[in-house]
Amino acid sequence: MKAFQSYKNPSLAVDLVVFGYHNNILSVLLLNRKEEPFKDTWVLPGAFVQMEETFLHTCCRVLQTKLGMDNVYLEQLYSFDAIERDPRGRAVSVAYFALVNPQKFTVTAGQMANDVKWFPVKKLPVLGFDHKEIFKMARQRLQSKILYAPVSFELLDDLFTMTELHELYECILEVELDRRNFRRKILDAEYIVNTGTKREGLQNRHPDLYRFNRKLSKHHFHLNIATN
Amino acid sequence: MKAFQSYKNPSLAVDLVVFGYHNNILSVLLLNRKEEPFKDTWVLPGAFVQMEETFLHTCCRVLQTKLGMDNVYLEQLYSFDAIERDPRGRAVSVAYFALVNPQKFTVTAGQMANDVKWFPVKKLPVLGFDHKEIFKMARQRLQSKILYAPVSFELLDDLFTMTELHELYECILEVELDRRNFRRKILDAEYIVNTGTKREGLQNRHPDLYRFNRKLSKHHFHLNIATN
DNA sequence: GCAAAAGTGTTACCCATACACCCATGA
DNA sequence: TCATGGGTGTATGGGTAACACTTTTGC
Repeated sequence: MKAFQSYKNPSLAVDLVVFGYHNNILSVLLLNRKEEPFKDTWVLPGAFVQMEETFLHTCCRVLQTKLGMDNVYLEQLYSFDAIERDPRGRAVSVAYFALVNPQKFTVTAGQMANDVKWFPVKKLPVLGFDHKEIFKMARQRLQSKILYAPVSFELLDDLFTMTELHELYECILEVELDRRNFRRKILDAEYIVNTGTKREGLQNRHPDLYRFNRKLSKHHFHLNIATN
Repeated sequence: MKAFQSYKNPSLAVDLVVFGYHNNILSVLLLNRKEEPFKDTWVLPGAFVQMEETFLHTCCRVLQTKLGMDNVYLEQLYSFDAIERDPRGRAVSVAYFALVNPQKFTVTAGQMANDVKWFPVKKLPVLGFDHKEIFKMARQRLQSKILYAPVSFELLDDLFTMTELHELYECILEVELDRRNFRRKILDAEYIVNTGTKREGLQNRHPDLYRFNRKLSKHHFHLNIATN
């Protein structure tokens, strides 16, 4: 057995679709490029995969050094391979999506970028490379994933009200959901736990605070959402 | 803007999980390796991605040259990146799965392999590399995909009976499904079309022959299968 | 007390399930 | 005419959607 020759291989990069949610708005984190190609254009954060690191490691490197984030939910999305997707040469990109609570981090532009900013998914600028396509797929994946897997809490504070969770689902799915039926479904699924405490300081009745049920029974949870 | 330097990049390969179905048995196509590493061991068919080709192109190359197949259903599965997955050095693999009607092709071992064979998914040999892991994920993906997308017909002849389709679903999902309820669901979904012809030459009543509905209405089809 | 939001309960209906029954064919 | 598999129909019940009502808070 011989080791691999120094065959030429496509460049291998990781690109991240980082979702954040705040004030009833779903946003994505974008970088403004400092260099060609796509100078001064917004793109998804990313980096080349080093010889000795896994994709997840590359993701964390990007999150830490470029965005100052750590300990976020990450999931592989898809690998993009169009021949001409990068004008510098053949480059394959493995896309990941991340779910973040933007409250927990303050993003600042690293050396490589002019700027880093949250953009509401409804008001995206033109994106460089094929990043629009990557974003679209990530958005779809999030919409379906939230129906059968407990990922939504990654976007919220540790404690949250039923209304906040409800609004999050409506925002991501882009549909109206009956408040009371939503509540029952979520509770029946043992998705979340009532902490007994209440959120104070607001007008009106103080809502119960919930926390996600870490030891969620594995029995296939599926939110049977009516798309009205 | 400068082109990519000759940085060293991980090797990039495509591996294929080719599913075939016949006689109520779901099988996977495996190669027996002629060389180290994993000499004389069964593995998934695959190839390295050339600089100027897309993943799909690599897939087709493998299917044609190594297996003598063309025009099969292909879908990207996942990218595998464990550092030590290939003893020859760092190699990333983009896995695809394929759905094939084995009746349509006769597989013969190419130059690179000792042998090529269909293995029932219930009787798999030990697999080289991390191919067991890849296979498992493909199997799961097929199980879920068949519930919400019209892919099952890729495994059948153009014309088929309701019973044949029914048995296919039971085989893939590994559950028993009520014959009559299955029929109604499939028909309500306008999933298939009755051709008006019947399969003859059998004992008993001659069953209707169906064909898949190519112009399947896009309205989100979902087979609500009871897992009893 | 009023408005607004949050918590709880109820009804009606749809649809999936679990069946029974009839039909066609070969032996 | 009998056994076997294939086609068609139906009743029941569980669960979802669409509701109304009560409770709590700030002003």
